[in-house]
Amino acid sequence: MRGEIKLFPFYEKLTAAEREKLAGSARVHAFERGAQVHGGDCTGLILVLEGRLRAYILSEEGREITLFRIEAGEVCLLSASCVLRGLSADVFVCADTAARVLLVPSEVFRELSESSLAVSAFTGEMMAERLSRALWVLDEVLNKKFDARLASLLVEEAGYAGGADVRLTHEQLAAHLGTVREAVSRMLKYFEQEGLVTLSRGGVHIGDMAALRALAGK
Amino acid sequence: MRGEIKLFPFYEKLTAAEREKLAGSARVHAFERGAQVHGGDCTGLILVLEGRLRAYILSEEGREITLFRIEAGEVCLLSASCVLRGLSADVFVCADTAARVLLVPSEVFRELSESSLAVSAFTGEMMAERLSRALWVLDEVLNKKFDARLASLLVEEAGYAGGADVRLTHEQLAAHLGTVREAVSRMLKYFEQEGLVTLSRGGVHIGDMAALRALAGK
DNA sequence: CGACTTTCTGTAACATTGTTACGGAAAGAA
DNA sequence: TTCTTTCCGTAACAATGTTACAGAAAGTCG
Repeated sequence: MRGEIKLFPFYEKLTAAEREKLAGSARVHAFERGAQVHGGDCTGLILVLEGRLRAYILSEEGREITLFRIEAGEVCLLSASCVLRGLSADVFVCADTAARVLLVPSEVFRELSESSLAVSAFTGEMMAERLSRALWVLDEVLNKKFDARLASLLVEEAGYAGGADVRLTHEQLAAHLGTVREAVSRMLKYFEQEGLVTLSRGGVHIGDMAALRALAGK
Repeated sequence: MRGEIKLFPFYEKLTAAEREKLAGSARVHAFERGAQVHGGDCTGLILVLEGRLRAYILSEEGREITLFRIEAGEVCLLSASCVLRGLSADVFVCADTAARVLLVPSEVFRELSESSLAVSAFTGEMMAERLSRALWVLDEVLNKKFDARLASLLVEEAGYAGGADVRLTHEQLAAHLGTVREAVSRMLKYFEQEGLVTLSRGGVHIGDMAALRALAGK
């Protein structure tokens, strides 16, 4: 774990004492695919070692929409957001695949950002990036047609899987997009009629990747 | 202007040299109601002295949605976002009312955030707050019915005006909400039939504030 | 003032997407 | 097998976006 701690982007700029504090408090956790990593409480600063996490917001009625993914080597500090005044959104994080993460308690992270300019700057940059992404999602939801968004998601997911198959149910696809299963089913049916995909229980096979990309719009 | 510079929340924690730098570069600008304050380029850090600004995103087709307002005494650093890597959203800012602002060039702001922990921490907190707000807007758009969102906006605008009259066209109301004029007209017509408001050219008079608040839902 | 222009609003028909409600098919469990 | 759960297909309806057009109010200029 000593080595893994160095993966934090700001590690090089910490003092020896700060490095000690970080090393002494960080803990490795493992999560199975689908497990809840963060929600509601102040989990702390998360560094993904292996696997992929997914951040999303959840409405009162249980509807989700995916905000962004967190890949290995990346950091999620929404889970430590209680450190910063004014962040009160209900962001949840779950394991998109089986994952191993390094977790720094929020208290330690707060102390670090109060003492280290590098940590503080890093926090600001990360917040800016997440804000940028949230605005991108908002723009997508408001201005893109649903077929483009679904096509985009299928291409993206197939990319993660490294092939042309997406192993997600209509329900799960809907959750990513902030909509309902029926709309996904309807649109997938159209896609199938157009020969873009073939459907099966629990998955979608992409037949015409180029056409889907075109539909996704850039 | 010397005094106005002290309005920056981090002013007290700056060194003498940093204060000098800030004072030497900040400039006061005045904007008429509706004027563009920021868009596209890297305007800098904005402190509102008088009046109110409005931040919004703009789609390619010209559709807007209001993200948040910036009141006197508050700061907008999206306009200085180029300072932070990774923020690439097209956020625009215009004068919601006639306004006077203090503008710090982004170069100076960047230098300050690299030297001052207080400025860096402030930036992070502000980013977190704006992110929180953006997620709130996203949640509203996805999960609230349109009548609730319109009612909420009317109540809010009436509050700004300090009465029961909202001097905005249907087109402008639509821009705030990220929708189209027709939807606003339709819904306002329903509201009028229900006796909640009375309509006139260029404005809406709220007849039953309590009912509107109830519709807005908390 | 009157004629013209612009802006704002009303309306309607239609397309898209969300809501509600079922029923059937596939996979897993007993 | 039989039962149960999960997943998918479909349909009718409601809500909202799109397109198109027309009239009313306000501004402009003669």
